[in-house]
Amino acid sequence: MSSFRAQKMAKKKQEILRSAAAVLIEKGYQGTTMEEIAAKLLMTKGSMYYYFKNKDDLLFQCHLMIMEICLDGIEKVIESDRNPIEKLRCAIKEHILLATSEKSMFMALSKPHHNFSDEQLQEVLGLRKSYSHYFDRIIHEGIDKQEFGSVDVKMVRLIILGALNWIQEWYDQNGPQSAEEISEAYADYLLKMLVKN
Amino acid sequence: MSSFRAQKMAKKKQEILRSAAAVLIEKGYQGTTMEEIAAKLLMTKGSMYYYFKNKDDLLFQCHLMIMEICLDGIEKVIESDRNPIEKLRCAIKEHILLATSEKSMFMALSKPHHNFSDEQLQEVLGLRKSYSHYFDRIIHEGIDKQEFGSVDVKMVRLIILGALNWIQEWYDQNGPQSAEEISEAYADYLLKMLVKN
DNA sequence: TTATTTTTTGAACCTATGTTTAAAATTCAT
DNA sequence: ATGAATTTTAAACATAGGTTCAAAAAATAA
Repeated sequence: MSSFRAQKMAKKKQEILRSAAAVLIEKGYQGTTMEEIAAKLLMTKGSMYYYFKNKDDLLFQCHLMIMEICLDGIEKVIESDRNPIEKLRCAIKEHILLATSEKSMFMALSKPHHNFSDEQLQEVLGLRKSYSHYFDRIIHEGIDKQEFGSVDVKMVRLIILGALNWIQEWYDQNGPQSAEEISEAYADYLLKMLVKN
Repeated sequence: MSSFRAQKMAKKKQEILRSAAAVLIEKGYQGTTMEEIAAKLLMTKGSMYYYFKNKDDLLFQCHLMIMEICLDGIEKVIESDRNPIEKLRCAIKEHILLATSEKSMFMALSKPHHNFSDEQLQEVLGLRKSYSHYFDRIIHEGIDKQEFGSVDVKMVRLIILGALNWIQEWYDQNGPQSAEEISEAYADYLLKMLVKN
């Protein structure tokens, strides 16, 4: 019966997480204050504690939310019936779009070991590993189907994800190149490392 | 005559900067406390203020120190008489070695805009731009000499530096692959984006 | 040695911010 | 409408950590 209540609570939690994520992008983990997260929602910081145990918990769940969005994205790509080249291209573009779109602050928290408890860290690393594995699967598939040369899968994946993740360091919403253009170019160049010729 | 004094002071400053850098690697900007920096040198946090105006100043100068080391490295590569392919390979390897060696914590401070004042940020960005330009120069030279295809220099440089900088996120001193091996592999794969064939 | 300058200390101060809490406000079921 | 459950508030509290400062210690010069 109280599913209403539960839903409402869940919705509010989501709002808070979104607000937290927004602050997180700008200020970084330690720079983010409960006050600012609350202010964006016209709430007081005290009320955050009705929904979350403490700041760590809040920001951790925020991190999880972001990771889930990313995982959803790549899962769709994996399940599509494209060939490996196109899958990798899509995965790269999807990642960049997520990383640059204002809603998502994928990896807003680099260096999670600076902020999370061991237990939390384990969970985050697990999700990251899943994400990496999806990339590996695509690359393996490409090698099997002879679309890619026989590369060191892990190395190549690290290079690709590194290049992608670094975009957040310099990307500017109002910069000369759109996320779309960037993602096209990145996909093209990165694929050159892999594709046979 | 008091060059003795000045030298001694400079040396002490260096020590402090090194200590600060070490803490920075582990804890991140906001996680670094004056107390911990001092403790590593068996000093008290109060005495840090004899050498530096405040925490911001200290960590900013720490950042500058690191950047200078990097710039020295690539300048040597630029001035060498290798061909562009080898120059780029060297620059990549040099960067990775610096980024992984314990002494250097190159870019320990990602997202400098989280921490620095406008003025400081300008200086940091200026140094980064210099560093980037060196890479661009190498790439341009390669294109001119027909060793590289006619790529989008900026894009390719961003991809390369992104991949390199991200290494610090996962590199483990005790991991399976040495920095040397990693740098070889990275150079090989990244060059595939550029080299004509 | 004595005086002067430099360096270090450690306590005090201050502020920002995470957290608690009791009371007020709101929502909701009947 | 009324009472109970839920949600929000605002103030109080606690503490970490940056900064200051006057006095002590150490180094240096005479």
